[in-house]
Amino acid sequence: MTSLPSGRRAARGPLSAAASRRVERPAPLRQAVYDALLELIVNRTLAPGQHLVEAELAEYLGVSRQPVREALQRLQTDGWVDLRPAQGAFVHTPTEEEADQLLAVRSVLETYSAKLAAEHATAQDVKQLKKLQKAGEDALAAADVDRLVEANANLHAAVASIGRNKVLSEMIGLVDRRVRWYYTPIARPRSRDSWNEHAELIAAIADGDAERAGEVMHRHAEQTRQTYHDQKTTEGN
Amino acid sequence: MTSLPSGRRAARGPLSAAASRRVERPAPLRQAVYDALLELIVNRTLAPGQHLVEAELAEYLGVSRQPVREALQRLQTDGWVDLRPAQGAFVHTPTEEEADQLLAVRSVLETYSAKLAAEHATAQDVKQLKKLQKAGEDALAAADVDRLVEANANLHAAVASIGRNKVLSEMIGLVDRRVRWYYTPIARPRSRDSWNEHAELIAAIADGDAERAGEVMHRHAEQTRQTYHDQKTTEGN
DNA sequence: ACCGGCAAGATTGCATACAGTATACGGACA
DNA sequence: TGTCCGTATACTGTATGCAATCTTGCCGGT
Repeated sequence: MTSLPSGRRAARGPLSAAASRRVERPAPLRQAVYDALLELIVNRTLAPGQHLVEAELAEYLGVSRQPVREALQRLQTDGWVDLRPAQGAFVHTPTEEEADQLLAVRSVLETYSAKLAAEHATAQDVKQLKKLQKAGEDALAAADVDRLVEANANLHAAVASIGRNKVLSEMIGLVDRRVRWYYTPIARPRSRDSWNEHAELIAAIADGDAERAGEVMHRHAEQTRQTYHDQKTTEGN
Repeated sequence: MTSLPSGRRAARGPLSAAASRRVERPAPLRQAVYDALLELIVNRTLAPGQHLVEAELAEYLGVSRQPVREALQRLQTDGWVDLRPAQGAFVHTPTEEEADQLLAVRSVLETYSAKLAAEHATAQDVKQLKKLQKAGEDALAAADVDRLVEANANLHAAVASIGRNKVLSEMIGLVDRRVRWYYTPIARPRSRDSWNEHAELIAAIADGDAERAGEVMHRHAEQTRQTYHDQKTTEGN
Protein backbone atom coordinates (compact mmCIF):
# COMPACT_ATOMS: atom_id res chain seq x y z
CA MET A 1 0.00 0.00 0.00
CA THR A 2 1.61 3.17 -1.13
CA SER A 3 -1.21 5.61 -1.17
CA LEU A 4 -4.35 6.44 0.73
CA PRO A 5 -7.77 5.58 -0.60
CA SER A 6 -8.28 8.97 -2.16
CA GLY A 7 -11.86 9.33 -1.12
CA ARG A 8 -11.45 13.02 -1.54
CA ARG A 9 -12.55 13.27 -5.13
CA ALA A 10 -14.98 10.42 -4.91
CA ALA A 11 -17.39 11.04 -7.73
CA ARG A 12 -20.74 11.18 -6.03
CA GLY A 13 -23.16 9.86 -8.57
CA PRO A 14 -26.11 12.21 -9.02
CA LEU A 15 -28.45 10.90 -6.36
CA SER A 16 -27.19 7.46 -7.15
CA ALA A 17 -29.14 4.76 -5.35
CA ALA A 18 -30.37 7.13 -2.64
CA ALA A 19 -26.90 6.97 -1.16
CA SER A 20 -25.41 9.56 1.16
CA ARG A 21 -28.31 11.51 2.52
CA ARG A 22 -26.04 13.50 4.80
CA VAL A 23 -24.09 16.39 3.30
CA GLU A 24 -20.89 14.46 3.76
CA ARG A 25 -18.18 17.07 3.81
CA PRO A 26 -15.02 15.64 2.35
CA ALA A 27 -12.92 14.59 5.31
CA PRO A 28 -9.63 16.45 5.26
CA LEU A 29 -6.62 14.43 4.24
CA ARG A 30 -4.98 15.04 7.60
CA GLN A 31 -7.63 12.84 9.17
CA ALA A 32 -6.88 9.96 6.85
CA VAL A 33 -3.19 10.46 7.48
CA TYR A 34 -3.79 10.53 11.22
CA ASP A 35 -5.68 7.27 11.06
CA ALA A 36 -3.07 5.64 8.85
CA LEU A 37 -0.16 6.69 11.03
CA LEU A 38 -1.93 5.71 14.22
CA GLU A 39 -2.59 2.29 12.79
CA LEU A 40 1.07 1.95 11.87
CA ILE A 41 2.10 2.96 15.35
CA VAL A 42 -0.36 0.74 17.15
CA ASN A 43 0.58 -2.33 15.15
CA ARG A 44 4.23 -1.46 15.70
CA THR A 45 5.20 -1.07 12.09
CA LEU A 46 6.54 2.20 13.37
CA ALA A 47 8.51 1.31 16.47
CA PRO A 48 8.71 3.37 19.64
CA GLY A 49 11.56 5.85 19.43
CA GLN A 50 11.67 5.75 15.67
CA HIS A 51 12.29 9.02 13.91
CA LEU A 52 9.43 9.92 11.62
CA VAL A 53 10.61 11.97 8.68
CA GLU A 54 7.83 14.03 7.18
CA ALA A 55 9.00 13.68 3.61
CA GLU A 56 9.24 9.90 3.86
CA LEU A 57 5.78 9.52 5.33
CA ALA A 58 4.40 11.91 2.75
CA GLU A 59 5.80 9.90 -0.10
CA TYR A 60 4.76 6.61 1.45
CA LEU A 61 1.20 7.83 1.83
CA GLY A 62 1.11 9.62 -1.49
CA VAL A 63 0.39 13.08 -0.11
CA SER A 64 2.38 16.21 0.48
CA ARG A 65 4.18 17.07 3.71
CA GLN A 66 1.47 19.43 4.81
CA PRO A 67 -1.23 16.97 5.87
CA VAL A 68 1.46 14.79 7.38
CA ARG A 69 2.67 17.66 9.54
CA GLU A 70 -0.81 18.35 10.74
CA ALA A 71 -1.47 14.72 11.52
CA LEU A 72 1.79 14.44 13.43
CA GLN A 73 0.89 17.39 15.55
CA ARG A 74 -2.41 15.89 16.54
CA LEU A 75 -0.69 12.60 17.20
CA GLN A 76 1.49 14.49 19.60
CA THR A 77 -1.34 16.03 21.58
CA ASP A 78 -2.91 12.60 21.76
CA GLY A 79 0.29 11.16 23.16
CA TRP A 80 1.43 8.94 20.31
CA VAL A 81 4.49 10.83 19.14
CA ASP A 82 6.89 13.33 20.62
CA LEU A 83 7.59 16.40 18.56
CA ARG A 84 11.00 17.88 19.25
CA PRO A 85 11.41 21.39 17.88
CA ALA A 86 13.59 21.53 14.80
CA GLN A 87 14.21 17.80 15.06
CA GLY A 88 10.96 16.24 14.12
CA ALA A 89 8.63 13.56 15.29
CA PHE A 90 9.53 10.41 17.20
CA VAL A 91 7.18 7.61 18.04
CA HIS A 92 6.49 7.94 21.72
CA THR A 93 8.30 5.50 23.95
CA PRO A 94 6.09 4.35 26.78
CA THR A 95 7.65 4.23 30.18
CA GLU A 96 6.54 2.04 33.00
CA GLU A 97 5.73 5.09 35.06
CA GLU A 98 3.53 6.57 32.38
CA ALA A 99 1.74 3.29 31.83
CA ASP A 100 0.89 3.10 35.50
CA GLN A 101 -0.35 6.67 35.51
CA LEU A 102 -2.56 5.98 32.54
CA LEU A 103 -3.92 2.84 34.12
CA ALA A 104 -4.71 4.79 37.26
CA VAL A 105 -6.52 7.52 35.37
CA ARG A 106 -8.40 5.01 33.32
CA SER A 107 -9.46 3.24 36.45
CA VAL A 108 -10.93 6.41 37.86
CA LEU A 109 -12.66 7.42 34.65
CA GLU A 110 -14.11 4.01 33.94
CA THR A 111 -15.33 3.58 37.47
CA TYR A 112 -17.32 6.76 37.09
CA SER A 113 -18.38 5.69 33.65
CA ALA A 114 -19.77 2.44 35.04
CA LYS A 115 -21.79 4.32 37.63
CA LEU A 116 -23.26 6.57 34.98
CA ALA A 117 -24.03 3.59 32.81
CA ALA A 118 -25.96 1.96 35.62
CA GLU A 119 -27.96 5.13 36.06
CA HIS A 120 -28.79 5.59 32.40
CA ALA A 121 -28.96 2.16 30.85
CA THR A 122 -32.14 1.30 28.99
CA ALA A 123 -33.33 -2.24 28.28
CA GLN A 124 -31.98 -1.70 24.79
CA ASP A 125 -28.57 -0.79 26.17
CA VAL A 126 -28.42 -3.85 28.36
CA LYS A 127 -29.32 -6.03 25.42
CA GLN A 128 -26.49 -4.51 23.45
CA LEU A 129 -24.06 -5.08 26.30
CA LYS A 130 -25.04 -8.71 26.54
CA LYS A 131 -24.48 -9.09 22.84
CA LEU A 132 -20.98 -7.67 23.19
CA GLN A 133 -20.38 -9.91 26.15
CA LYS A 134 -21.35 -12.92 24.09
CA ALA A 135 -18.98 -11.85 21.31
CA GLY A 136 -16.23 -11.80 23.88
CA GLU A 137 -17.13 -15.20 25.26
CA ASP A 138 -17.09 -16.63 21.77
CA ALA A 139 -13.70 -15.14 21.03
CA LEU A 140 -12.49 -16.52 24.32
CA ALA A 141 -13.77 -19.99 23.48
CA ALA A 142 -12.15 -19.77 20.06
CA ALA A 143 -8.97 -18.49 21.66
CA ASP A 144 -8.94 -15.75 19.04
CA VAL A 145 -6.78 -13.09 20.62
CA ASP A 146 -7.44 -10.36 18.09
CA ARG A 147 -11.18 -10.71 18.31
CA LEU A 148 -10.92 -10.86 22.07
CA VAL A 149 -9.03 -7.61 22.25
CA GLU A 150 -11.52 -5.96 19.96
CA ALA A 151 -14.50 -7.29 21.89
CA ASN A 152 -12.98 -6.00 25.07
CA ALA A 153 -12.49 -2.53 23.63
CA ASN A 154 -16.01 -2.52 22.24
CA LEU A 155 -17.55 -3.48 25.54
CA HIS A 156 -15.77 -0.78 27.45
CA ALA A 157 -16.61 1.79 24.79
CA ALA A 158 -20.25 0.74 24.96
CA VAL A 159 -20.37 1.16 28.71
CA ALA A 160 -18.83 4.60 28.35
CA SER A 161 -21.30 5.67 25.73
CA ILE A 162 -24.28 4.53 27.78
CA GLY A 163 -23.27 7.00 30.46
CA ARG A 164 -24.32 9.81 28.11
CA ASN A 165 -21.30 11.92 28.94
CA LYS A 166 -19.49 12.67 25.72
CA VAL A 167 -16.57 14.42 27.32
CA LEU A 168 -16.01 11.41 29.52
CA SER A 169 -16.29 8.81 26.81
CA GLU A 170 -13.96 10.64 24.47
CA MET A 171 -11.42 10.86 27.22
CA ILE A 172 -11.80 7.19 28.01
CA GLY A 173 -11.38 6.42 24.34
CA LEU A 174 -8.05 8.19 24.17
CA VAL A 175 -6.70 6.81 27.41
CA ASP A 176 -7.95 3.33 26.77
CA ARG A 177 -6.33 3.09 23.38
CA ARG A 178 -2.98 4.13 24.75
CA VAL A 179 -3.23 1.74 27.64
CA ARG A 180 -3.96 -1.12 25.31
CA TRP A 181 -0.97 -0.18 23.20
CA TYR A 182 1.28 -0.42 26.22
CA TYR A 183 -0.40 -3.46 27.55
CA THR A 184 -0.78 -5.59 24.43
CA PRO A 185 2.79 -6.78 24.00
CA ILE A 186 2.62 -8.30 27.45
CA ALA A 187 1.07 -11.67 27.94
CA ARG A 188 -2.63 -11.41 28.54
CA PRO A 189 -3.29 -14.20 30.97
CA ARG A 190 -6.38 -13.25 32.85
CA SER A 191 -8.88 -13.21 30.01
CA ARG A 192 -11.20 -15.67 31.73
CA ASP A 193 -11.33 -13.68 34.95
CA SER A 194 -11.67 -10.49 33.04
CA TRP A 195 -14.75 -11.66 31.20
CA ASN A 196 -16.31 -12.95 34.37
CA GLU A 197 -15.92 -9.49 35.79
CA HIS A 198 -17.55 -8.08 32.69
CA ALA A 199 -20.54 -10.30 33.33
CA GLU A 200 -20.77 -9.00 36.88
CA LEU A 201 -20.53 -5.47 35.61
CA ILE A 202 -23.32 -5.91 33.12
CA ALA A 203 -25.52 -7.45 35.77
CA ALA A 204 -24.97 -4.46 38.03
CA ILE A 205 -25.75 -2.07 35.19
CA ALA A 206 -28.87 -4.02 34.31
CA ASP A 207 -29.99 -3.69 37.92
CA GLY A 208 -29.38 0.03 37.77
CA ASP A 209 -27.12 -0.38 40.77
CA ALA A 210 -24.61 2.43 40.31
CA GLU A 211 -22.69 1.73 43.48
CA ARG A 212 -22.12 -1.90 42.64
CA ALA A 213 -21.32 -1.17 38.99
CA GLY A 214 -18.72 1.34 40.06
CA GLU A 215 -17.30 -1.03 42.58
CA VAL A 216 -17.04 -3.88 40.09
CA MET A 217 -15.44 -1.71 37.45
CA HIS A 218 -12.98 -0.36 39.96
CA ARG A 219 -12.00 -3.85 40.99
CA HIS A 220 -11.74 -4.85 37.34
CA ALA A 221 -9.47 -1.93 36.50
CA GLU A 222 -7.27 -2.35 39.53
CA GLN A 223 -6.98 -6.04 38.75
CA THR A 224 -5.69 -5.18 35.30
CA ARG A 225 -3.32 -2.67 36.76
CA GLN A 226 -2.02 -5.23 39.19
CA THR A 227 -1.56 -7.79 36.46
CA TYR A 228 0.35 -5.28 34.39
CA HIS A 229 2.54 -4.48 37.31
CA ASP A 230 3.23 -8.11 38.14
CA GLN A 231 4.16 -8.80 34.54
CA LYS A 232 6.57 -5.93 34.50
CA THR A 233 8.33 -6.84 37.72
CA THR A 234 8.79 -10.51 36.84
CA GLU A 235 9.72 -9.73 33.28
CA GLY A 236 13.47 -9.98 33.60
CA ASN A 237 13.42 -13.60 34.79
CA MET B 1 -0.39 44.67 19.58
CA THR B 2 -0.12 43.57 16.03
CA SER B 3 2.63 41.05 16.06
CA LEU B 4 4.07 38.37 18.25
CA PRO B 5 7.35 38.80 20.11
CA SER B 6 9.46 37.19 17.43
CA GLY B 7 11.61 35.16 19.75
CA ARG B 8 12.50 32.88 16.91
CA ARG B 9 15.56 34.65 15.66
CA ALA B 10 16.62 35.81 19.10
CA ALA B 11 20.36 36.24 18.80
CA ARG B 12 21.80 33.97 21.44
CA GLY B 13 24.94 35.72 22.59
CA PRO B 14 27.91 33.36 22.61
CA LEU B 15 27.70 32.05 26.15
CA SER B 16 26.52 35.48 27.19
CA ALA B 17 26.37 35.87 30.93
CA ALA B 18 26.18 32.16 31.60
CA ALA B 19 22.58 32.35 30.48
CA SER B 20 20.57 29.42 29.11
CA ARG B 21 22.25 26.32 30.35
CA ARG B 22 19.55 24.18 28.79
CA VAL B 23 19.67 23.72 25.04
CA GLU B 24 16.60 25.87 24.70
CA ARG B 25 15.17 24.98 21.34
CA PRO B 26 13.38 27.92 19.82
CA ALA B 27 9.71 27.44 20.59
CA PRO B 28 7.78 26.97 17.36
CA LEU B 29 5.65 29.87 16.24
CA ARG B 30 2.55 27.73 16.34
CA GLN B 31 2.91 27.55 20.08
CA ALA B 32 3.01 31.32 20.42
CA VAL B 33 0.01 31.55 18.13
CA TYR B 34 -1.81 28.92 20.16
CA ASP B 35 -1.20 30.87 23.36
CA ALA B 36 -2.22 34.15 21.78
CA LEU B 37 -5.43 32.78 20.33
CA LEU B 38 -6.35 30.94 23.50
CA GLU B 39 -5.91 34.14 25.44
CA LEU B 40 -8.16 35.96 22.99
CA ILE B 41 -10.79 33.27 23.32
CA VAL B 42 -10.66 33.04 27.08
CA ASN B 43 -10.95 36.78 27.56
CA ARG B 44 -13.75 36.77 25.02
CA THR B 45 -12.16 39.08 22.51
CA LEU B 46 -13.07 36.28 20.18
CA ALA B 47 -16.66 35.46 20.98
CA PRO B 48 -18.20 31.99 20.97
CA GLY B 49 -19.51 31.12 17.54
CA GLN B 50 -17.31 33.66 15.82
CA HIS B 51 -15.82 32.61 12.52
CA LEU B 52 -12.04 32.68 12.65
CA VAL B 53 -10.56 33.43 9.28
CA GLU B 54 -7.04 32.14 8.97
CA ALA B 55 -5.80 35.02 6.83
CA GLU B 56 -7.14 37.62 9.23
CA LEU B 57 -5.59 36.02 12.26
CA ALA B 58 -2.35 35.60 10.38
CA GLU B 59 -2.18 39.25 9.50
CA TYR B 60 -3.22 40.32 12.96
CA LEU B 61 -0.49 38.24 14.52
CA GLY B 62 2.06 39.07 11.88
CA VAL B 63 2.68 35.51 10.73
CA SER B 64 1.66 33.39 7.79
CA ARG B 65 -1.41 31.21 7.64
CA GLN B 66 0.59 28.09 8.29
CA PRO B 67 1.29 28.44 12.01
CA VAL B 68 -2.23 29.76 12.46
CA ARG B 69 -3.70 26.63 10.91
CA GLU B 70 -1.63 24.43 13.13
CA ALA B 71 -2.60 26.37 16.22
CA LEU B 72 -6.27 26.21 15.26
CA GLN B 73 -6.10 22.47 14.90
CA ARG B 74 -4.67 22.03 18.33
CA LEU B 75 -7.24 24.42 19.70
CA GLN B 76 -9.82 22.10 18.25
CA THR B 77 -8.52 18.97 19.90
CA ASP B 78 -8.40 20.90 23.16
CA GLY B 79 -12.02 21.89 22.76
CA TRP B 80 -11.72 25.62 22.17
CA VAL B 81 -12.77 25.83 18.54
CA ASP B 82 -14.78 23.74 16.14
CA LEU B 83 -13.21 23.06 12.77
CA ARG B 84 -15.76 22.49 10.05
CA PRO B 85 -14.30 20.97 6.89
CA ALA B 86 -13.97 23.47 4.07
CA GLN B 87 -15.60 26.12 6.23
CA GLY B 88 -13.02 26.92 8.79
CA ALA B 89 -12.75 27.47 12.50
CA PHE B 90 -15.42 28.76 14.82
CA VAL B 91 -14.95 29.58 18.45
CA HIS B 92 -16.60 26.78 20.36
CA THR B 93 -19.96 27.60 21.86
CA PRO B 94 -20.37 25.98 25.25
CA THR B 95 -23.65 24.29 25.93
CA GLU B 96 -25.14 23.76 29.32
CA GLU B 97 -24.96 20.03 28.80
CA GLU B 98 -21.30 20.10 27.95
CA ALA B 99 -20.50 22.32 30.90
CA ASP B 100 -22.16 19.86 33.23
CA GLN B 101 -20.29 16.97 31.71
CA LEU B 102 -17.01 18.78 32.12
CA LEU B 103 -17.82 19.64 35.71
CA ALA B 104 -18.62 16.01 36.39
CA VAL B 105 -15.38 14.79 34.87
CA ARG B 106 -13.40 17.41 36.68
CA SER B 107 -15.02 16.37 39.92
CA VAL B 108 -13.92 12.79 39.42
CA LEU B 109 -10.40 13.67 38.35
CA GLU B 110 -9.81 16.16 41.10
CA THR B 111 -11.16 13.88 43.76
CA TYR B 112 -8.60 11.32 42.75
CA SER B 113 -5.99 14.02 42.48
CA ALA B 114 -6.67 15.07 46.07
CA LYS B 115 -6.24 11.51 47.29
CA LEU B 116 -2.93 11.22 45.51
CA ALA B 117 -1.82 14.55 46.90
CA ALA B 118 -2.54 13.37 50.42
CA GLU B 119 -0.47 10.27 49.81
CA HIS B 120 2.50 12.09 48.31
CA ALA B 121 2.66 15.49 49.93
CA THR B 122 5.93 16.44 51.57
CA ALA B 123 6.32 19.12 54.22
CA GLN B 124 7.57 21.33 51.44
CA ASP B 125 4.44 20.73 49.42
CA VAL B 126 2.18 21.55 52.31
CA LYS B 127 4.05 24.76 52.88
CA GLN B 128 3.53 25.71 49.27
CA LEU B 129 -0.17 24.94 49.49
CA LYS B 130 -0.54 27.11 52.54
CA LYS B 131 1.18 29.92 50.73
CA LEU B 132 -1.25 29.62 47.85
CA GLN B 133 -4.11 29.47 50.28
CA LYS B 134 -2.94 32.71 51.85
CA ALA B 135 -2.72 34.36 48.45
CA GLY B 136 -6.32 33.41 47.92
CA GLU B 137 -7.41 34.70 51.29
CA ASP B 138 -5.68 37.99 50.57
CA ALA B 139 -7.36 38.31 47.20
CA LEU B 140 -10.65 37.51 48.88
CA ALA B 141 -10.12 40.19 51.49
CA ALA B 142 -9.17 42.67 48.80
CA ALA B 143 -12.18 41.59 46.76
CA ASP B 144 -9.86 41.31 43.80
CA VAL B 145 -11.72 38.97 41.48
CA ASP B 146 -8.95 38.46 38.96
CA ARG B 147 -6.38 37.55 41.58
CA LEU B 148 -8.92 35.32 43.26
CA VAL B 149 -9.56 33.39 40.08
CA GLU B 150 -5.87 33.01 39.49
CA ALA B 151 -5.18 31.92 43.05
CA ASN B 152 -7.92 29.36 42.77
CA ALA B 153 -6.48 27.94 39.57
CA ASN B 154 -3.00 27.88 41.08
CA LEU B 155 -4.12 26.04 44.14
CA HIS B 156 -5.89 23.34 42.20
CA ALA B 157 -2.96 23.00 39.85
CA ALA B 158 -0.61 22.66 42.81
CA VAL B 159 -2.70 19.90 44.34
CA ALA B 160 -2.72 18.09 41.03
CA SER B 161 1.02 18.35 40.63
CA ILE B 162 1.68 17.04 44.14
CA GLY B 163 -0.05 13.81 43.15
CA ARG B 164 2.93 13.01 40.91
CA ASN B 165 0.74 11.79 38.10
CA LYS B 166 1.55 13.83 35.03
CA VAL B 167 -1.12 12.33 32.85
CA LEU B 168 -3.68 13.22 35.45
CA SER B 169 -2.54 16.76 36.07
CA GLU B 170 -2.35 17.58 32.39
CA MET B 171 -5.86 16.33 31.96
CA ILE B 172 -7.05 18.33 34.91
CA GLY B 173 -5.33 21.38 33.47
CA LEU B 174 -7.22 21.10 30.21
CA VAL B 175 -10.57 20.37 31.76
CA ASP B 176 -10.19 22.94 34.47
CA ARG B 177 -9.39 25.73 32.07
CA ARG B 178 -12.42 25.00 29.99
CA VAL B 179 -14.66 24.79 33.01
CA ARG B 180 -13.45 28.14 34.23
CA TRP B 181 -14.13 29.64 30.82
CA TYR B 182 -17.71 28.46 30.98
CA TYR B 183 -18.10 29.32 34.59
CA THR B 184 -16.45 32.73 34.78
CA PRO B 185 -19.16 34.84 33.18
CA ILE B 186 -21.54 33.66 35.85
CA ALA B 187 -21.61 35.35 39.20
CA ARG B 188 -19.17 33.71 41.57
CA PRO B 189 -20.92 34.04 44.89
CA ARG B 190 -19.52 31.29 47.01
CA SER B 191 -15.92 32.43 47.19
CA ARG B 192 -15.90 32.47 50.98
CA ASP B 193 -17.24 28.95 51.27
CA SER B 194 -14.96 27.79 48.55
CA TRP B 195 -11.85 28.96 50.32
CA ASN B 196 -12.98 27.45 53.58
CA GLU B 197 -13.20 24.15 51.76
CA HIS B 198 -9.73 24.70 50.41
CA ALA B 199 -8.49 25.07 53.96
CA GLU B 200 -10.13 21.80 54.92
CA LEU B 201 -8.58 20.17 51.90
CA ILE B 202 -5.10 21.34 52.74
CA ALA B 203 -5.50 20.13 56.30
CA ALA B 204 -6.46 16.68 55.08
CA ILE B 205 -3.53 16.60 52.71
CA ALA B 206 -1.18 17.72 55.46
CA ASP B 207 -2.46 14.84 57.60
CA GLY B 208 -1.84 12.46 54.75
CA ASP B 209 -5.46 11.41 55.03
CA ALA B 210 -6.28 10.37 51.46
CA GLU B 211 -9.84 9.35 52.21
CA ARG B 212 -10.72 12.64 53.79
CA ALA B 213 -8.90 14.69 51.17
CA GLY B 214 -10.81 12.91 48.45
CA GLU B 215 -14.06 13.36 50.28
CA VAL B 216 -13.47 17.08 50.80
CA MET B 217 -12.49 17.65 47.22
CA HIS B 218 -15.48 15.73 46.00
CA ARG B 219 -17.77 17.83 48.13
CA HIS B 220 -16.01 20.95 46.92
CA ALA B 221 -16.39 20.03 43.27
CA GLU B 222 -20.00 18.97 43.59
CA GLN B 223 -20.75 22.17 45.44
CA THR B 224 -19.36 24.14 42.51
CA ARG B 225 -21.34 22.05 40.12
CA GLN B 226 -24.49 22.66 42.07
CA THR B 227 -23.84 26.37 42.18
CA TYR B 228 -23.32 26.43 38.46
CA HIS B 229 -26.52 24.57 37.94
CA ASP B 230 -28.52 26.83 40.22
CA GLN B 231 -27.19 29.89 38.45
CA LYS B 232 -28.18 28.51 35.13
CA THR B 233 -31.71 27.61 36.09
CA THR B 234 -32.49 30.95 37.74
CA GLU B 235 -30.73 32.89 35.04
CA GLY B 236 -33.77 33.95 33.12
CA ASN B 237 -35.35 35.88 36.03
C1' DA C 1 44.63 8.39 19.58
C1' DC C 2 41.42 12.00 21.15
C1' DC C 3 39.21 16.40 21.07
C1' DG C 4 37.40 20.64 19.00
C1' DG C 5 35.99 23.09 15.10
C1' DC C 6 34.21 23.35 10.52
C1' DA C 7 31.68 22.23 6.37
C1' DA C 8 28.13 19.51 3.88
C1' DG C 9 23.89 17.21 3.89
C1' DA C 10 19.45 16.38 5.80
C1' DT C 11 15.22 17.99 7.85
C1' DT C 12 12.27 21.00 9.99
C1' DG C 13 9.57 25.47 10.22
C1' DC C 14 7.54 29.02 7.87
C1' DA C 15 5.95 31.37 3.72
C1' DT C 16 3.82 31.49 -0.60
C1' DA C 17 1.20 29.62 -4.48
C1' DC C 18 -2.43 26.97 -6.43
C1' DA C 19 -6.72 24.20 -6.59
C1' DG C 20 -11.17 23.05 -4.99
C1' DT C 21 -15.34 24.05 -2.32
C1' DA C 22 -18.83 26.83 0.04
C1' DT C 23 -21.41 30.97 0.35
C1' DA C 24 -23.54 35.16 -1.45
C1' DC C 25 -25.34 37.81 -4.88
C1' DG C 26 -28.06 38.78 -8.97
C1' DG C 27 -30.71 37.91 -12.89
C1' DA C 28 -34.13 35.00 -15.45
C1' DC C 29 -38.34 32.87 -15.26
C1' DA C 30 -42.78 31.34 -13.38
C1' DT D 1 -43.14 38.93 -6.14
C1' DG D 2 -40.90 34.75 -5.16
C1' DT D 3 -37.97 30.96 -6.49
C1' DC D 4 -34.38 28.69 -8.98
C1' DC D 5 -30.12 28.67 -11.09
C1' DG D 6 -25.62 30.42 -12.53
C1' DT D 7 -21.79 33.17 -11.63
C1' DA D 8 -18.52 35.63 -8.69
C1' DT D 9 -16.13 35.97 -4.43
C1' DA D 10 -14.06 34.30 -0.26
C1' DC D 11 -11.87 30.96 2.17
C1' DT D 12 -10.11 26.55 3.14
C1' DG D 13 -7.11 22.44 1.90
C1' DT D 14 -3.04 20.95 -0.30
C1' DA D 15 1.26 21.49 -2.58
C1' DT D 16 5.63 23.56 -3.33
C1' DG D 17 9.54 26.63 -2.28
C1' DC D 18 12.90 28.78 0.72
C1' DA D 19 15.66 29.82 4.74
C1' DA D 20 17.28 28.52 9.23
C1' DT D 21 18.85 24.85 12.11
C1' DC D 22 20.34 20.50 13.49
C1' DT D 23 23.25 16.47 12.65
C1' DT D 24 27.04 14.04 10.94
C1' DG D 25 31.44 13.24 9.35
C1' DC D 26 35.93 14.95 8.29
C1' DC D 27 40.15 17.42 9.22
C1' DG D 28 43.69 19.63 11.86
C1' DG D 29 45.67 20.34 16.29
C1' DT D 30 47.27 18.60 20.58
